[in-house]
Amino acid sequence: MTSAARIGSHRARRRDAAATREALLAAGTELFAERGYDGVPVAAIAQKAAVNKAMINYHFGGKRNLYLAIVSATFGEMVASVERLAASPRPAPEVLRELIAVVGEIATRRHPHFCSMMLREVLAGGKHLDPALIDKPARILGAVQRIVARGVSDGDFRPVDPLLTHLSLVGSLVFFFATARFRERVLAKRRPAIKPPDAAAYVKHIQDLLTHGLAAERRGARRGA
Amino acid sequence: MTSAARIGSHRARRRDAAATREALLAAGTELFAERGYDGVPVAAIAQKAAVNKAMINYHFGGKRNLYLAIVSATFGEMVASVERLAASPRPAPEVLRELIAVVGEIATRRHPHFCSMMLREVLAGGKHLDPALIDKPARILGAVQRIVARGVSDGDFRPVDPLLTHLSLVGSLVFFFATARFRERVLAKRRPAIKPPDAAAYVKHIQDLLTHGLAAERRGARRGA
DNA sequence: CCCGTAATCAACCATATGTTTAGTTAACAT
DNA sequence: ATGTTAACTAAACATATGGTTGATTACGGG
Repeated sequence: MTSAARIGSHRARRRDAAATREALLAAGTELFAERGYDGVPVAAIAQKAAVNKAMINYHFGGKRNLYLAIVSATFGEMVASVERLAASPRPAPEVLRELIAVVGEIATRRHPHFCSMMLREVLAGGKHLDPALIDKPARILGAVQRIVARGVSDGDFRPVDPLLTHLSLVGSLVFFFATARFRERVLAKRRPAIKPPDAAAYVKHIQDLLTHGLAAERRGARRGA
Repeated sequence: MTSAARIGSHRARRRDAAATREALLAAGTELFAERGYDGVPVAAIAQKAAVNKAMINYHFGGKRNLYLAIVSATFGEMVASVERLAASPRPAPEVLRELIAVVGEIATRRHPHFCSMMLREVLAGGKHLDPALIDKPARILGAVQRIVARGVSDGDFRPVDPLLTHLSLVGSLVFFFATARFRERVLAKRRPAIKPPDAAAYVKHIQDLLTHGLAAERRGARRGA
Protein backbone atom coordinates (compact mmCIF):
# COMPACT_ATOMS: atom_id res chain seq x y z
CA MET A 1 0.00 0.00 0.00
CA THR A 2 2.30 2.70 1.23
CA SER A 3 5.25 1.10 -0.46
CA ALA A 4 3.27 1.04 -3.68
CA ALA A 5 2.26 4.65 -3.25
CA ARG A 6 5.86 5.50 -2.59
CA ILE A 7 6.87 4.31 -6.05
CA GLY A 8 7.43 7.75 -7.49
CA SER A 9 7.87 8.89 -11.04
CA HIS A 10 11.05 6.93 -11.70
CA ARG A 11 11.96 4.70 -8.75
CA ALA A 12 11.12 3.97 -5.13
CA ARG A 13 12.22 6.82 -2.93
CA ARG A 14 12.89 6.81 0.76
CA ARG A 15 11.54 10.35 0.85
CA ASP A 16 8.50 11.29 -1.12
CA ALA A 17 6.39 14.21 0.00
CA ALA A 18 3.47 13.24 -2.22
CA ALA A 19 3.37 9.70 -0.87
CA THR A 20 3.49 11.00 2.69
CA ARG A 21 0.62 13.35 2.05
CA GLU A 22 -1.38 10.55 0.48
CA ALA A 23 -0.73 8.21 3.38
CA LEU A 24 -1.83 10.86 5.87
CA LEU A 25 -4.98 11.63 3.92
CA ALA A 26 -5.89 7.96 3.68
CA ALA A 27 -5.22 7.22 7.32
CA GLY A 28 -7.00 10.37 8.44
CA THR A 29 -10.04 9.66 6.30
CA GLU A 30 -10.55 6.28 7.86
CA LEU A 31 -9.90 7.33 11.43
CA PHE A 32 -11.92 10.55 11.35
CA ALA A 33 -14.86 8.70 9.85
CA GLU A 34 -14.62 6.04 12.53
CA ARG A 35 -14.13 8.14 15.63
CA GLY A 36 -14.73 11.75 14.71
CA TYR A 37 -12.46 14.75 14.82
CA ASP A 38 -12.06 14.95 18.58
CA GLY A 39 -11.77 11.20 18.90
CA VAL A 40 -8.59 10.84 16.86
CA PRO A 41 -5.17 11.90 18.17
CA VAL A 42 -2.73 13.01 15.53
CA ALA A 43 -0.40 10.32 16.84
CA ALA A 44 -2.89 7.67 15.71
CA ILE A 45 -3.06 9.11 12.22
CA ALA A 46 0.70 9.26 11.97
CA GLN A 47 1.07 5.70 13.18
CA LYS A 48 -1.52 4.37 10.75
CA ALA A 49 0.20 6.25 7.94
CA ALA A 50 3.59 4.95 9.12
CA VAL A 51 4.85 8.49 9.25
CA ASN A 52 6.22 10.80 11.90
CA LYS A 53 3.51 12.90 13.47
CA ALA A 54 5.40 16.08 12.83
CA MET A 55 4.66 15.43 9.16
CA ILE A 56 1.04 16.43 9.77
CA ASN A 57 2.13 19.90 10.68
CA TYR A 58 4.84 19.99 8.07
CA HIS A 59 2.60 19.00 5.16
CA PHE A 60 -0.80 20.27 6.22
CA GLY A 61 -0.18 22.83 8.91
CA GLY A 62 -1.98 21.09 11.75
CA LYS A 63 -4.72 18.62 12.54
CA ARG A 64 -7.53 20.96 11.59
CA ASN A 65 -6.15 21.61 8.14
CA LEU A 66 -5.63 17.93 7.49
CA TYR A 67 -9.23 17.39 8.44
CA LEU A 68 -10.44 20.12 6.12
CA ALA A 69 -8.43 18.69 3.25
CA ILE A 70 -10.00 15.29 3.85
CA VAL A 71 -13.53 16.58 4.06
CA SER A 72 -13.05 18.67 0.97
CA ALA A 73 -11.77 15.72 -1.05
CA THR A 74 -14.45 13.39 0.23
CA PHE A 75 -17.30 15.81 -0.42
CA GLY A 76 -16.03 16.98 -3.76
CA GLU A 77 -16.87 13.98 -5.85
CA MET A 78 -20.27 13.57 -4.30
CA VAL A 79 -21.18 17.17 -5.03
CA ALA A 80 -19.96 16.88 -8.59
CA SER A 81 -21.91 13.69 -9.27
CA VAL A 82 -25.13 15.00 -7.82
CA GLU A 83 -24.92 18.29 -9.67
CA ARG A 84 -24.20 16.49 -12.93
CA LEU A 85 -27.33 14.43 -12.43
CA ALA A 86 -29.43 17.45 -11.55
CA ALA A 87 -28.58 18.92 -14.93
CA SER A 88 -29.87 15.88 -16.80
CA PRO A 89 -32.91 16.57 -18.97
CA ARG A 90 -34.42 13.12 -18.44
CA PRO A 91 -37.70 12.70 -16.52
CA ALA A 92 -37.34 13.59 -12.85
CA PRO A 93 -38.44 10.20 -11.46
CA GLU A 94 -35.80 8.50 -13.56
CA VAL A 95 -33.11 10.98 -12.52
CA LEU A 96 -34.05 10.60 -8.88
CA ARG A 97 -33.73 6.82 -9.07
CA GLU A 98 -30.32 7.17 -10.60
CA LEU A 99 -29.31 9.73 -8.02
CA ILE A 100 -30.11 7.25 -5.29
CA ALA A 101 -28.07 4.60 -7.05
CA VAL A 102 -25.15 6.96 -7.52
CA VAL A 103 -25.13 7.97 -3.89
CA GLY A 104 -25.18 4.31 -2.95
CA GLU A 105 -22.34 3.59 -5.32
CA ILE A 106 -20.13 6.40 -4.06
CA ALA A 107 -20.97 5.65 -0.44
CA THR A 108 -20.00 2.01 -0.77
CA ARG A 109 -17.17 1.94 -3.27
CA ARG A 110 -15.46 5.22 -3.98
CA HIS A 111 -15.82 7.01 -0.66
CA PRO A 112 -16.89 4.52 2.00
CA HIS A 113 -16.48 7.17 4.66
CA PHE A 114 -18.43 9.97 3.05
CA CYS A 115 -21.65 9.40 4.96
CA SER A 116 -20.00 9.08 8.34
CA MET A 117 -18.01 12.24 7.84
CA MET A 118 -20.98 14.14 6.49
CA LEU A 119 -23.10 13.09 9.43
CA ARG A 120 -20.45 13.94 11.97
CA GLU A 121 -19.94 17.34 10.43
CA VAL A 122 -23.62 18.02 10.32
CA LEU A 123 -24.02 16.89 13.92
CA ALA A 124 -21.26 19.22 14.97
CA GLY A 125 -23.17 22.03 13.32
CA GLY A 126 -20.34 22.55 10.87
CA LYS A 127 -18.11 23.63 13.72
CA HIS A 128 -14.94 22.33 12.06
CA LEU A 129 -15.85 23.51 8.59
CA ASP A 130 -14.52 26.39 6.60
CA PRO A 131 -17.00 28.80 5.07
CA ALA A 132 -15.64 27.50 1.79
CA LEU A 133 -16.62 23.94 2.63
CA ILE A 134 -19.94 24.58 4.27
CA ASP A 135 -21.53 25.29 0.93
CA LYS A 136 -20.87 21.80 -0.41
CA PRO A 137 -23.76 20.26 1.50
CA ALA A 138 -25.78 23.25 0.41
CA ARG A 139 -25.03 22.43 -3.22
CA ILE A 140 -26.20 18.86 -2.77
CA LEU A 141 -29.34 20.24 -1.23
CA GLY A 142 -29.86 22.59 -4.14
CA ALA A 143 -29.36 19.87 -6.73
CA VAL A 144 -31.83 17.46 -5.19
CA GLN A 145 -34.33 20.24 -4.71
CA ARG A 146 -34.10 21.12 -8.39
CA ILE A 147 -34.78 17.55 -9.46
CA VAL A 148 -37.79 17.24 -7.18
CA ALA A 149 -39.14 20.65 -8.13
CA ARG A 150 -38.94 19.72 -11.79
CA GLY A 151 -40.77 16.46 -11.11
CA VAL A 152 -43.53 18.38 -9.41
CA SER A 153 -43.90 20.98 -12.11
CA ASP A 154 -43.83 18.29 -14.81
CA GLY A 155 -46.70 16.57 -13.06
CA ASP A 156 -44.67 13.44 -12.40
CA PHE A 157 -44.66 13.96 -8.64
CA ARG A 158 -47.30 14.92 -6.14
CA PRO A 159 -46.99 18.56 -5.10
CA VAL A 160 -44.44 17.71 -2.41
CA ASP A 161 -42.11 20.22 -0.81
CA PRO A 162 -38.69 19.84 -2.49
CA LEU A 163 -36.75 20.75 0.63
CA LEU A 164 -38.58 18.26 2.83
CA THR A 165 -38.25 15.63 0.14
CA HIS A 166 -34.54 16.27 -0.09
CA LEU A 167 -34.16 15.92 3.67
CA SER A 168 -36.02 12.63 3.84
CA LEU A 169 -34.13 11.20 0.91
CA VAL A 170 -30.68 12.24 2.01
CA GLY A 171 -31.49 11.41 5.61
CA SER A 172 -32.48 7.84 4.91
CA LEU A 173 -29.46 7.26 2.65
CA VAL A 174 -26.84 8.89 4.83
CA PHE A 175 -28.22 7.21 7.92
CA PHE A 176 -28.03 3.79 6.34
CA PHE A 177 -24.47 4.04 5.12
CA ALA A 178 -23.15 5.78 8.21
CA THR A 179 -24.57 3.29 10.66
CA ALA A 180 -23.51 0.02 9.12
CA ARG A 181 -21.06 -0.79 11.88
CA PHE A 182 -23.58 -0.34 14.63
CA ARG A 183 -26.24 -2.26 12.73
CA GLU A 184 -23.96 -5.23 12.35
CA ARG A 185 -23.29 -5.19 16.04
CA VAL A 186 -26.96 -4.99 17.01
CA LEU A 187 -28.19 -7.52 14.50
CA ALA A 188 -25.50 -10.03 15.38
CA LYS A 189 -26.71 -9.95 18.98
CA ARG A 190 -30.24 -11.00 18.05
CA ARG A 191 -31.23 -14.64 18.41
CA PRO A 192 -31.40 -15.87 15.79
CA ALA A 193 -28.75 -13.52 14.40
CA ILE A 194 -30.02 -11.46 11.47
CA LYS A 195 -27.87 -10.87 8.44
CA PRO A 196 -27.34 -7.13 7.96
CA PRO A 197 -29.02 -5.91 4.79
CA ASP A 198 -26.70 -5.14 1.91
CA ALA A 199 -26.38 -1.77 0.26
CA ALA A 200 -27.86 -2.79 -3.08
CA ALA A 201 -31.07 -4.01 -1.46
CA TYR A 202 -31.39 -0.78 0.47
CA VAL A 203 -30.81 1.34 -2.61
CA LYS A 204 -33.57 -0.51 -4.40
CA HIS A 205 -35.84 -0.15 -1.39
CA ILE A 206 -35.38 3.63 -1.30
CA GLN A 207 -35.84 3.88 -5.05
CA ASP A 208 -39.14 2.05 -4.81
CA LEU A 209 -40.25 3.93 -1.73
CA LEU A 210 -39.64 7.26 -3.43
CA THR A 211 -41.13 6.15 -6.73
CA HIS A 212 -44.35 5.09 -5.05
CA GLY A 213 -44.29 7.79 -2.41
CA LEU A 214 -43.84 10.75 -4.75
CA ALA A 215 -45.82 9.55 -7.75
CA ALA A 216 -48.60 11.88 -8.82
CA GLU A 217 -52.07 10.52 -8.18
CA ARG A 218 -53.79 8.93 -11.12
CA ARG A 219 -55.39 11.44 -13.51
CA GLY A 220 -58.61 12.92 -12.15
CA ALA A 221 -57.71 12.12 -8.57
CA ARG A 222 -58.37 14.54 -5.73
CA ARG A 223 -56.25 17.68 -5.70
CA GLY A 224 -56.15 19.09 -2.16
CA ALA A 225 -56.59 22.80 -1.30
CA MET B 1 -33.40 26.64 37.52
CA THR B 2 -30.91 25.02 39.82
CA SER B 3 -32.18 27.00 42.77
CA ALA B 4 -35.69 25.80 41.96
CA ALA B 5 -34.55 22.22 41.65
CA ARG B 6 -32.80 22.58 44.93
CA ILE B 7 -36.06 23.25 46.75
CA GLY B 8 -36.24 19.92 48.51
CA SER B 9 -39.04 18.15 50.32
CA HIS B 10 -39.42 20.65 53.13
CA ARG B 11 -37.18 23.64 52.51
CA ALA B 12 -34.32 24.86 50.37
CA ARG B 13 -31.15 23.05 51.30
CA ARG B 14 -27.63 24.19 50.74
CA ARG B 15 -26.73 20.53 50.16
CA ASP B 16 -29.00 18.28 48.19
CA ALA B 17 -27.59 15.24 46.48
CA ALA B 18 -30.68 14.68 44.34
CA ALA B 19 -30.63 18.23 43.04
CA THR B 20 -26.95 17.97 42.24
CA ARG B 21 -27.46 14.75 40.32
CA GLU B 22 -30.35 16.29 38.41
CA ALA B 23 -28.33 19.35 37.52
CA LEU B 24 -25.48 17.21 36.24
CA LEU B 25 -27.80 15.03 34.19
CA ALA B 26 -29.48 18.05 32.63
CA ALA B 27 -26.24 19.83 31.84
CA GLY B 28 -24.65 16.65 30.52
CA THR B 29 -27.61 15.83 28.31
CA GLU B 30 -27.45 19.15 26.58
CA LEU B 31 -23.70 19.28 26.20
CA PHE B 32 -23.20 15.68 25.08
CA ALA B 33 -25.93 16.08 22.49
CA GLU B 34 -24.30 19.25 21.22
CA ARG B 35 -20.68 18.22 21.10
CA GLY B 36 -20.48 14.48 21.67
CA TYR B 37 -18.80 12.49 24.39
CA ASP B 38 -15.23 13.37 23.50
CA GLY B 39 -16.11 16.98 22.82
CA VAL B 40 -17.26 17.82 26.31
CA PRO B 41 -14.84 18.29 29.24
CA VAL B 42 -16.25 17.40 32.62
CA ALA B 43 -15.36 20.92 33.70
CA ALA B 44 -17.91 22.27 31.22
CA ILE B 45 -20.64 20.01 32.57
CA ALA B 46 -19.83 20.99 36.12
CA GLN B 47 -19.84 24.66 35.27
CA LYS B 48 -23.15 24.48 33.46
CA ALA B 49 -24.62 22.60 36.39
CA ALA B 50 -23.10 25.14 38.79
CA VAL B 51 -21.47 22.34 40.68
CA ASN B 52 -17.94 21.29 41.54
CA LYS B 53 -16.52 18.95 38.93
CA ALA B 54 -15.53 16.41 41.54
CA MET B 55 -19.27 15.83 42.02
CA ILE B 56 -19.33 13.96 38.73
CA ASN B 57 -17.08 11.32 40.18
CA TYR B 58 -18.69 11.48 43.58
CA HIS B 59 -22.23 10.95 42.32
CA PHE B 60 -21.74 8.98 39.12
CA GLY B 61 -18.30 7.46 39.33
CA GLY B 62 -16.79 9.23 36.38
CA LYS B 63 -17.60 10.85 33.08
CA ARG B 64 -18.36 7.58 31.32
CA ASN B 65 -20.95 6.56 33.89
CA LEU B 66 -22.63 9.94 33.78
CA TYR B 67 -22.90 9.55 30.05
CA LEU B 68 -24.39 6.10 30.32
CA ALA B 69 -26.96 7.32 32.82
CA ILE B 70 -27.94 10.10 30.44
CA VAL B 71 -28.25 7.87 27.41
CA SER B 72 -30.25 5.35 29.35
CA ALA B 73 -32.72 7.95 30.56
CA THR B 74 -33.02 9.55 27.15
CA PHE B 75 -33.55 6.29 25.28
CA GLY B 76 -35.90 4.81 27.85
CA GLU B 77 -38.96 6.88 27.10
CA MET B 78 -38.57 6.54 23.36
CA VAL B 79 -38.36 2.77 23.57
CA ALA B 80 -41.38 2.61 25.85
CA SER B 81 -43.49 4.80 23.56
CA VAL B 82 -42.60 2.91 20.42
CA GLU B 83 -43.21 -0.48 21.97
CA ARG B 84 -46.57 0.66 23.31
CA LEU B 85 -47.56 1.69 19.81
CA ALA B 86 -46.36 -1.55 18.27
CA ALA B 87 -48.76 -3.41 20.54
CA SER B 88 -51.75 -1.46 19.27
CA PRO B 89 -54.31 -3.54 17.38
CA ARG B 90 -55.29 -0.72 15.02
CA PRO B 91 -54.49 -0.93 11.30
CA ALA B 92 -50.78 -0.80 10.58
CA PRO B 93 -50.86 2.30 8.34
CA GLU B 94 -52.64 4.21 11.07
CA VAL B 95 -50.22 3.00 13.74
CA LEU B 96 -47.26 3.91 11.58
CA ARG B 97 -48.54 7.44 11.07
CA GLU B 98 -48.96 7.82 14.79
CA LEU B 99 -45.53 6.39 15.42
CA ILE B 100 -44.02 9.05 13.21
CA ALA B 101 -45.96 11.73 15.07
CA VAL B 102 -44.89 10.35 18.43
CA VAL B 103 -41.23 10.26 17.47
CA GLY B 104 -41.56 13.85 16.27
CA GLU B 105 -43.23 14.85 19.51
CA ILE B 106 -40.60 13.25 21.72
CA ALA B 107 -37.75 14.51 19.58
CA THR B 108 -38.97 18.09 19.74
CA ARG B 109 -40.55 18.46 23.17
CA ARG B 110 -39.74 15.79 25.71
CA HIS B 111 -36.20 14.82 24.68
CA PRO B 112 -34.87 17.40 22.25
CA HIS B 113 -31.48 15.71 22.38
CA PHE B 114 -32.55 12.16 21.73
CA CYS B 115 -31.81 12.10 18.01
CA SER B 116 -28.40 13.71 18.32
CA MET B 117 -27.33 11.32 21.02
CA MET B 118 -28.71 8.32 19.21
CA LEU B 119 -26.92 9.27 16.03
CA ARG B 120 -23.65 9.91 17.78
CA GLU B 121 -23.84 6.60 19.56
CA VAL B 122 -24.68 4.77 16.41
CA LEU B 123 -21.85 6.51 14.55
CA ALA B 124 -19.44 5.46 17.26
CA GLY B 125 -20.59 1.90 16.73
CA GLY B 126 -21.89 1.78 20.29
CA LYS B 127 -18.37 2.12 21.61
CA HIS B 128 -19.43 3.88 24.80
CA LEU B 129 -22.49 1.75 25.37
CA ASP B 130 -23.09 -0.95 27.89
CA PRO B 131 -24.38 -4.26 26.62
CA ALA B 132 -27.44 -3.42 28.70
CA LEU B 133 -28.03 -0.23 26.71
CA ILE B 134 -27.20 -1.49 23.28
CA ASP B 135 -30.41 -3.43 23.11
CA LYS B 136 -32.59 -0.34 23.37
CA PRO B 137 -32.10 0.61 19.73
CA ALA B 138 -32.66 -3.05 18.95
CA ARG B 139 -36.04 -2.88 20.66
CA ILE B 140 -37.05 0.15 18.62
CA LEU B 141 -36.04 -1.77 15.54
CA GLY B 142 -38.08 -4.77 16.57
CA ALA B 143 -41.16 -2.69 17.29
CA VAL B 144 -41.16 -0.88 13.95
CA GLN B 145 -40.49 -4.12 12.14
CA ARG B 146 -43.52 -5.71 13.78
CA ILE B 147 -45.79 -2.89 12.69
CA VAL B 148 -44.56 -3.02 9.12
CA ALA B 149 -44.70 -6.80 8.97
CA ARG B 150 -48.28 -6.73 10.16
CA GLY B 151 -49.17 -4.14 7.54
CA VAL B 152 -47.70 -6.38 4.86
CA SER B 153 -49.44 -9.54 6.02
CA ASP B 154 -52.74 -7.64 6.37
CA GLY B 155 -52.42 -6.55 2.77
CA ASP B 156 -52.30 -2.88 3.69
CA PHE B 157 -48.70 -2.49 2.55
CA ARG B 158 -46.77 -3.61 -0.47
CA PRO B 159 -44.58 -6.63 0.31
CA VAL B 160 -41.75 -4.45 1.55
CA ASP B 161 -38.91 -5.64 3.71
CA PRO B 162 -39.69 -4.61 7.30
CA LEU B 163 -36.05 -4.14 8.25
CA LEU B 164 -35.29 -1.90 5.28
CA THR B 165 -38.49 0.02 5.88
CA HIS B 166 -37.56 0.53 9.48
CA LEU B 167 -34.15 1.84 8.49
CA SER B 168 -35.49 4.31 5.98
CA LEU B 169 -38.15 5.56 8.36
CA VAL B 170 -35.93 5.94 11.39
CA GLY B 171 -33.12 7.28 9.26
CA SER B 172 -35.13 10.09 7.77
CA LEU B 173 -36.60 11.06 11.14
CA VAL B 174 -33.42 10.88 13.19
CA PHE B 175 -31.48 12.72 10.51
CA PHE B 176 -33.95 15.56 10.42
CA PHE B 177 -34.08 16.17 14.14
CA ALA B 178 -30.37 15.70 14.71
CA THR B 179 -29.28 18.10 12.02
CA ALA B 180 -31.48 21.09 12.75
CA ARG B 181 -28.58 23.23 13.90
CA PHE B 182 -26.55 22.66 10.77
CA ARG B 183 -29.57 23.17 8.55
CA GLU B 184 -30.27 26.53 10.06
CA ARG B 185 -26.72 27.55 9.44
CA VAL B 186 -26.70 26.44 5.82
CA LEU B 187 -30.11 27.81 4.95
CA ALA B 188 -29.40 31.15 6.57
CA LYS B 189 -26.38 31.55 4.27
CA ARG B 190 -28.47 31.21 1.11
CA ARG B 191 -29.55 34.31 -0.71
CA PRO B 192 -32.38 34.80 -0.28
CA ALA B 193 -32.24 33.15 3.13
CA ILE B 194 -34.59 30.18 3.41
CA LYS B 195 -36.64 29.62 6.53
CA PRO B 196 -35.75 26.21 8.02
CA PRO B 197 -38.70 23.82 7.83
CA ASP B 198 -40.50 23.19 11.08
CA ALA B 199 -40.85 19.79 12.69
CA ALA B 200 -44.60 19.50 12.22
CA ALA B 201 -44.31 19.98 8.46
CA TYR B 202 -41.61 17.35 8.26
CA VAL B 203 -43.61 14.86 10.32
CA LYS B 204 -46.53 15.31 7.95
CA HIS B 205 -44.24 14.94 4.97
CA ILE B 206 -42.87 11.63 6.22
CA GLN B 207 -46.32 10.40 7.12
CA ASP B 208 -47.53 11.09 3.60
CA LEU B 209 -44.40 9.72 1.99
CA LEU B 210 -44.75 6.45 3.87
CA THR B 211 -48.49 6.26 3.36
CA HIS B 212 -48.10 6.61 -0.40
CA GLY B 213 -44.83 4.74 -0.59
CA LEU B 214 -45.94 1.63 1.26
CA ALA B 215 -49.55 1.41 0.19
CA ALA B 216 -50.50 -1.84 -1.50
CA GLU B 217 -51.14 -1.54 -5.21
CA ARG B 218 -54.76 -1.26 -6.26
CA ARG B 219 -56.54 -4.61 -6.42
CA GLY B 220 -55.62 -6.64 -9.50
CA ALA B 221 -52.33 -4.82 -9.96
CA ARG B 222 -49.20 -6.61 -11.01
CA ARG B 223 -47.58 -8.89 -8.44
CA GLY B 224 -43.92 -9.31 -9.34
CA ALA B 225 -41.99 -12.64 -9.32
C1' DC C 1 31.86 14.13 -5.70
C1' DC C 2 29.75 17.61 -2.90
C1' DC C 3 26.63 20.88 -1.31
C1' DG C 4 21.93 22.94 -0.52
C1' DT C 5 17.50 22.02 0.48
C1' DA C 6 13.33 19.64 1.21
C1' DA C 7 11.83 15.97 4.00
C1' DT C 8 12.04 13.45 8.12
C1' DC C 9 12.65 12.34 12.94
C1' DA C 10 13.17 12.18 18.09
C1' DA C 11 12.59 14.83 21.81
C1' DC C 12 10.49 18.50 24.05
C1' DC C 13 6.87 21.82 25.54
C1' DA C 14 2.57 23.78 26.97
C1' DT C 15 -1.83 22.86 27.74
C1' DA C 16 -6.06 20.41 28.60
C1' DT C 17 -8.47 16.98 30.96
C1' DG C 18 -10.30 12.95 33.91
C1' DT C 19 -9.63 11.51 38.39
C1' DT C 20 -8.00 11.50 43.23
C1' DT C 21 -7.34 13.29 47.61
C1' DA C 22 -7.33 15.62 51.76
C1' DG C 23 -9.72 18.78 54.05
C1' DT C 24 -14.25 21.39 55.15
C1' DT C 25 -19.08 22.08 56.05
C1' DA C 26 -23.87 21.45 56.64
C1' DA C 27 -27.64 18.45 58.06
C1' DC C 28 -29.40 15.44 61.34
C1' DA C 29 -29.90 12.12 65.18
C1' DT C 30 -29.21 11.87 69.88
C1' DA D 1 -24.85 20.99 72.20
C1' DT D 2 -22.29 17.63 69.85
C1' DG D 3 -20.65 13.85 67.24
C1' DT D 4 -21.26 11.53 62.82
C1' DT D 5 -21.60 11.41 58.20
C1' DA D 6 -22.99 12.59 53.61
C1' DA D 7 -22.15 16.34 50.57
C1' DC D 8 -19.11 19.45 48.90
C1' DT D 9 -14.67 22.08 47.65
C1' DA D 10 -10.03 23.38 46.18
C1' DA D 11 -5.88 21.71 44.99
C1' DA D 12 -3.00 18.35 43.30
C1' DC D 13 -1.90 14.62 39.88
C1' DA D 14 -1.11 11.83 36.06
C1' DT D 15 -1.80 11.41 31.58
C1' DA D 16 -2.84 12.52 26.86
C1' DT D 17 -2.46 15.48 23.16
C1' DG D 18 -1.40 19.13 19.55
C1' DG D 19 2.21 21.54 18.20
C1' DT D 20 7.28 23.06 17.91
C1' DT D 21 12.25 22.66 17.46
C1' DG D 22 16.68 21.62 16.22
C1' DA D 23 19.26 18.08 14.48
C1' DT D 24 19.66 14.65 10.68
C1' DT D 25 19.32 12.57 6.25
C1' DA D 26 18.32 11.59 1.53
C1' DC D 27 17.78 13.47 -2.96
C1' DG D 28 19.11 16.20 -6.98
C1' DG D 29 21.82 19.71 -9.27
C1' DG D 30 26.35 21.46 -9.96
